[in-house]
Amino acid sequence: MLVVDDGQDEVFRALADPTRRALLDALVARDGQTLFELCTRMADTGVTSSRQAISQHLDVLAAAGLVHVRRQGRYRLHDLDTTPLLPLRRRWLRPDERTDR
Amino acid sequence: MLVVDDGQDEVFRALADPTRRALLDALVARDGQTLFELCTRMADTGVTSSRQAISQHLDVLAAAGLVHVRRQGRYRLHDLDTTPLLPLRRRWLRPDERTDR
DNA sequence: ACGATAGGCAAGCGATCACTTGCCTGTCAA
DNA sequence: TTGACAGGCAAGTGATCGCTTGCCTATCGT
Repeated sequence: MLVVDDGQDEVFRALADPTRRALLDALVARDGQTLFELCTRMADTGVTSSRQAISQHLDVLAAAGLVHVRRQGRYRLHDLDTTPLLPLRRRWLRPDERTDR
Repeated sequence: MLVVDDGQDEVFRALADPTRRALLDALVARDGQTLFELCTRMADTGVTSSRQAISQHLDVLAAAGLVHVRRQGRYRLHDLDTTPLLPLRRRWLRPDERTDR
């Protein structure tokens, strides 16, 4: 039962899984990667997940607004969007720690 | 089965729960709050959780290094520590977004 | 046209999570 | 010293999570 929602629940829960974090890492390098591309990249970095598993992870990331999905022919291209992370960067910092912009 | 761990798994999983995030919010205001103090503060902000539930949440936060617990008489005092969040603030930002320190 | 490629849908399963419940321990004030 | 206060421990439960499985759809090259 979710009594209070700070409006960022989907973002935080999306970040809670190491495979999803690895997917974000992979997407920092380049936008527009396909599902298969990300699958092989995950396999290269030691993440052994099936295509369906990775697809579901990307769905969660997309629902959180961290990844945008666009279709191009039979390809599903993924773009990273870090704007949902920005408010997260200042939260829980005390005034004296907010020395950046 | 956790194949890859980026070394921050406990931190991210600790942040995945809205009650735990609310506890961090409460601790930003002041260090050294007791369990009961945090319980009433949670109740005031609309989080309806039992003492045991909140205690368990604080344990998770402590395991992640986000909260430090010290004993004083029959009180259990909690201090916030945001240093585990610092590496998190730069991850997934593209080079052109890293304009702060 | 047809096989291969890229991806989608949904049911099911085991593991984990958040929480409750019941009882116990330690500390303080009177 | 004794009762109230602050917290601890651990088993149990229902819900959610991550993932698999099996099958289906759509798009491309030849």
